[in-house]
Amino acid sequence: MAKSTTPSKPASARQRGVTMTDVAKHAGVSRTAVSFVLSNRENASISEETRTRINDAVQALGYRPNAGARALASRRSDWYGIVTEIVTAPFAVDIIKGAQDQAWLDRRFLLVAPSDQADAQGPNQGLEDAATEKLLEQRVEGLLYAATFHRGVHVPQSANEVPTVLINCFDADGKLPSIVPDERAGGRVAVERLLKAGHTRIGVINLDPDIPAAVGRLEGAREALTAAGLDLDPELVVSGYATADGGYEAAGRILDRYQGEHRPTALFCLNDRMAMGAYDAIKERGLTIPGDIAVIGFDNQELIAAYLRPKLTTVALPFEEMGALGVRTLAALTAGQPIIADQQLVDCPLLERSSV
Amino acid sequence: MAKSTTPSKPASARQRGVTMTDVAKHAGVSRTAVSFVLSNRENASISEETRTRINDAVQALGYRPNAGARALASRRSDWYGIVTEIVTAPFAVDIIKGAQDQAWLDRRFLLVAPSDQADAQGPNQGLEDAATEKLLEQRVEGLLYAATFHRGVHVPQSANEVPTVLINCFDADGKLPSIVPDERAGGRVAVERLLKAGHTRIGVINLDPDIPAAVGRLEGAREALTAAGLDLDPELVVSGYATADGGYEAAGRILDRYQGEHRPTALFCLNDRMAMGAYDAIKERGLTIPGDIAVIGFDNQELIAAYLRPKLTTVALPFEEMGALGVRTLAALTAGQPIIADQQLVDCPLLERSSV
DNA sequence: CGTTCCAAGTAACGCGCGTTACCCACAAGG
DNA sequence: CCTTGTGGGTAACGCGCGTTACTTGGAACG
Repeated sequence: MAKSTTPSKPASARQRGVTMTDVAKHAGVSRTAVSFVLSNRENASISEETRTRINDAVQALGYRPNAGARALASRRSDWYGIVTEIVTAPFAVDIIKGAQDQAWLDRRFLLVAPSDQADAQGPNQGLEDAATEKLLEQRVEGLLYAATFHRGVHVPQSANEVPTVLINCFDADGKLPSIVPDERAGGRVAVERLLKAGHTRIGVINLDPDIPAAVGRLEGAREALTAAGLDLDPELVVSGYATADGGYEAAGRILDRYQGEHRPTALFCLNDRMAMGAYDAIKERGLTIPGDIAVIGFDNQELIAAYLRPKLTTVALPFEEMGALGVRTLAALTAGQPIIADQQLVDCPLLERSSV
Repeated sequence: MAKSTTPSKPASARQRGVTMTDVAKHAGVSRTAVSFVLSNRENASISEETRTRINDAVQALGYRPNAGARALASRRSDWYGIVTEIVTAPFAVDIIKGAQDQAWLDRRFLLVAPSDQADAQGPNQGLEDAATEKLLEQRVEGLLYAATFHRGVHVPQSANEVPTVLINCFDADGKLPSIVPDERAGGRVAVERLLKAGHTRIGVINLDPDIPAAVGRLEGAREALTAAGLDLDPELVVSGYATADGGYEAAGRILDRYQGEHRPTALFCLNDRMAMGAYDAIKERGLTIPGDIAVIGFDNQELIAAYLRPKLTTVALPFEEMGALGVRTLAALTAGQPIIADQQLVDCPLLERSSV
């Protein structure tokens, strides 16, 4: 029986349209008084008695404030908008989760609008502008743009009308504040982990060398090696498609090229999907992980990293944290505070599992 | 230079607060006239000339309607709300995508609010009620509830105040319309595919036998076998945790139990993660896929299915379609149309890859 | 020339609420 | 007795827009 749930709410709540005036009438006061107690106005002089009378009336009638009307009158919506192709390509949903949670804590609402920037020639060309426009029609107080992978983007003009923060991407032609993962530190920490395990001959399965992720992670790897008095052997860096097949193929090349002691004892795969492929290449050659070859990944794609056998040690992209930080930054901006930094780097933590 | 983008939008657009009155003044007409042309009113008698004059004014001033005010005056928000733990556990984000896209087509907006029903003892207990409440404050015209996995749920009382549709879940104690995958047909189609490939001895890696997914899929499998004049050998059905490890272990058990001709030649894994584990178990025993053992999965978790080697043939859960159908159903309800059906089943299509 | 009718608009009210200015009774102070 | 607060409220305006009723100038009609 559903009868047992929240019996405190009376049936009258079901009839829509209980307004502040109704509450006022029921409590025998003016609408203004109701407004004052409901918005917890500081210097309002309302006696404790009528205050409770009003609250009782609210309960009795099942009054529910009308957010739209409130926004209209107060000229502030408590809404942020986020436009993102994540809805379309759900690789980095955790950004939304982080942002959503943070917004919720701040008693704000997040309007999610779809974008398709990823495929600029797709049928939804212009969807992004439309989405931004729609959000502005809702009078959002700030805008977030989130990308599925770290890259430069072009933000619609109209985004300038309201504070804007970029998440997991950066403004290719302007100076909007942005929040991106610290790829370099991530690459460093990954290689440091391998060094700590005693590996000195480390192969790198690289991504498309031009994207920010590849540049940063490789740079970090180089730093770690240099700090240990080693060099990054260009011979040991091979690129491939950012897929399992690409990783399989690239790992195969590097493993077949060397024998015995010359063979690298560890592979740094610049993303988890490639690590997944590398696993197969290693196993096919009768080698074990991490016994013969240690593997470390990047991205921490749960479905892969946590389910590979052995489970993959990898560096996590801080999606959730970036989302939350985005909202916090936006809150600061809309409150009129100065921008904290043009670009904020968020740490990529190492997740120890069993492949090193 | 950002200067090259959308030069059509004048700088004046940046000053907020261009209102309909401004447009009217600029066009030399009344505000009513502006309202009429902007809302494309049918029987409004506005001459073609003033109509264009008004449109020009809109362009010139960069007028943007205020959705909140419009909602207030027209008493319809064009918003649906969706509350879901998907934000928290992004397994089935495609539901949101499907719903979002459909809503966008209908020129409606989807407000996404988080839930945590999945872990009822979590710190966010009651979050769901709060989310619903918040959505109702926004005066959404309808509500969607979406779950990450097919199951029964309890919906907050207040959801009754407005048309409500459940996606990927069903009302455990009421009669709200719901949309769920046709697990049985999915199980059937999976086994039919194996039968078609000539397999008659089929092992089943089962989930927790109590959840709807397991019940339905197994039932479907049985149907397919019966239709082929075969029986579902209970010996060949083994359960395990719904993880890669669970699948590895269960598949190992089943493979080690039989030798030679008695060994099943195909495995129907009731989800892809278990299939992922089964792959390892099979390969470790020196068997090939699909040569020695064919494998078919369920769920179509892209990250797994598309990247396993060989790629996994599996049955897809129609998340996106369910989301879209949910919005369409909601649209029908809010338009006053009768409920199409208490529970709508959505097809689970077979995705052929290379493991059968 | 008076009436009718219609195209082309406009005045004015209300949506539900925040907010500012104001009011009033009463007590304290001089 | 008159002033001056002060606690406890209220009247009224405006937020930006949809909508209904009303107006007006001219053309058609008899």
